[in-house]
Amino acid sequence: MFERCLYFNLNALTRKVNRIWESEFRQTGLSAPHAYVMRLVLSEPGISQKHLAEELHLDPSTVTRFVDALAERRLVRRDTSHTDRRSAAVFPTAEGKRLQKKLEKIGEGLFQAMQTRLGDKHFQELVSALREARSTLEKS
Amino acid sequence: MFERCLYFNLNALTRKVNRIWESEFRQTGLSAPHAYVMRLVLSEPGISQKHLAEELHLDPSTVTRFVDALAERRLVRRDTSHTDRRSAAVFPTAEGKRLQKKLEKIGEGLFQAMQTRLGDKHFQELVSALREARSTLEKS
DNA sequence: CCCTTATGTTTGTATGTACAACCATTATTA
DNA sequence: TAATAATGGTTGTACATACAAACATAAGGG
Repeated sequence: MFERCLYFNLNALTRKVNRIWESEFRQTGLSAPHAYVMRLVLSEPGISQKHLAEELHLDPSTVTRFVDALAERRLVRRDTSHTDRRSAAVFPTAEGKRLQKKLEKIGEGLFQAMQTRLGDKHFQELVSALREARSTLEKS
Repeated sequence: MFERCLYFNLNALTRKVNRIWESEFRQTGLSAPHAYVMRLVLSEPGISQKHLAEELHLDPSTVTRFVDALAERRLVRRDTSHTDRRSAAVFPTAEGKRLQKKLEKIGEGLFQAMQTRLGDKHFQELVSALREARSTLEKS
């Protein structure tokens, strides 16, 4: 009934893709969203939560909670920025750094698995279309 | 950092689209997911929850809860099917039926708004790509 | 330098959704 | 037909996520 519906098709695919991602990242002990925060912290140690929220398109309160969870597990630590004491700088711990290789490998594996399963061209066009749609909806 | 990532782009766009849908359907007093269940019940009175779950690609337990919520608001009622007493048949109430026009109008409005904003061709290709990706991932 | 406003973070709370375990009923098979 | 398996639904629980309100600090204007 909703074959032509953007909302329906987006959500249905997202749930399915999320299950795949979830199951791959489970071997790191992290959920997929936590893994993505971790990857970003690893790639930019000292990043602020505001910046994390912007890059990930998440609400700042959500980022607070994700960072809380990672800090709880001693994978990151928070430091108040010395240039602006409102701002939290998030750093990977040594234990966090030890995850980096595995996280990137899983990410790369998923990228290639999707490329293969969906077909190189389809895959790339889908991702571009998603990015473009978001950027269009962000304007206006 | 995740520009080429299916998971990231899918989730980011979904959150954005969901906010748009949410805000449009709010005038009916229903969340977008509840509105979609309602639309399906209206289009197929007596539909079973199993069938609802299948069509919407939702877990049966999720459907239980959505139908609970709609029943609470007297928009639908549950009847045990007479051919299989395990199965629940879901019917719109009179009050539920009164929502139909508005629901369809909002759905149609969103369809056209998206078509316009994203461009006719882009829109159609995106929706097709989403549907095809899901169907590909469902096999294998 | 105070007062107001802006900004980054956190907390309270609410919703969507899944999974696993369970219950009730129906179907199957020994 | 009694025992077992399959099926539809529900409940317990957990997580992702948002929004609004609060809080702390910083910036700017009198």
